[in-house]
Amino acid sequence: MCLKGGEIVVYKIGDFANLVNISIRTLRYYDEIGLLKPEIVDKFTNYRYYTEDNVVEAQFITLLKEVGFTLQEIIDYKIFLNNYDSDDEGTNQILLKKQQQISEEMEKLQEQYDKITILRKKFKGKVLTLMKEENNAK
Amino acid sequence: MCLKGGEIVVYKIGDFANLVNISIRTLRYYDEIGLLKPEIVDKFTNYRYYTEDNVVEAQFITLLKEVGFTLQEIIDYKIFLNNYDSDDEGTNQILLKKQQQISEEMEKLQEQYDKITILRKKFKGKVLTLMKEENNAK
DNA sequence: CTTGACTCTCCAGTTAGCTGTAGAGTTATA
DNA sequence: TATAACTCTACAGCTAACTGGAGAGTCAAG
Repeated sequence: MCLKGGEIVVYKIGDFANLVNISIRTLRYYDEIGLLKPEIVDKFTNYRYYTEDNVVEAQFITLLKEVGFTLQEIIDYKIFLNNYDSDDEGTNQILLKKQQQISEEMEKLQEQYDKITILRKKFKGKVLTLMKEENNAK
Repeated sequence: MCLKGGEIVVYKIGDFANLVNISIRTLRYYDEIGLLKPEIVDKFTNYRYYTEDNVVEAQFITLLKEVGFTLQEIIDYKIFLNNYDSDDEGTNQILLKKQQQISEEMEKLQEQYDKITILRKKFKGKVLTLMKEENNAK
């Protein structure tokens, strides 16, 4: 299940994948794009060894994904956290901005919903035919 | 600007593109996927000639796109319209279903929004550090 | 009839977030 | 030590809705 290298506990990619519920393939992808890099990589075999810190990181990533951050945003956010450790205000700004984006997205959806309601009322007859008549009337 | 072929008025792709506000490139793409096919195609030159009916069709497509239908859905919908002309109930069902989808999407966004609100309250200190502590406490 | 603007096809690339697979190397257990 | 299970890299492909560009052919105005 896991190995002890001196004091620390490490997971090979398969075990780590089960632990954090992210597929092996995706973990390799996250490594590739720099989102989640295993703390230890065997320089001879290139085997990835994940630590407990990596577990925390993975949970953090999952959380941010769930609330709507893109992978690129998460990468940027993590860089931000590393450079401005404990900057609550910066973190708050980032979260507020994301909420703003979500609000805008919801407004767009609401508009679509309303337009469809109008459509449903408007077109009781044949849709295309009606549109043609409107068009010819111009 | 436009040609008269017997009685009907036709537009070459560039003029049509301006008229319906869809790029030439996109029009060729729509032709390719079967979403919007020019009524007349010169079989020797392969030039596309669009008619007034195509104008109506393009406006219809634009409308459906604006309210959130995917191109594939629009293609399906058009096939539906052709086969069940004047089937108001079918049309109504399709529109209701799309509204249902939009509602679900909005609910998801609302959940994300709420989760971020909780996050903002919860993490007044260092996010990663806090998560690590939580993790270690298990 | 020339010339510039227009159009054609075909192939490839873009974004986001993965997923599939071949072929080769490694590890753990019996 | 044999072998099954695991891992590696590298390349390709997927969805959606386009977009870019090369190279060749066509149309319309002067």
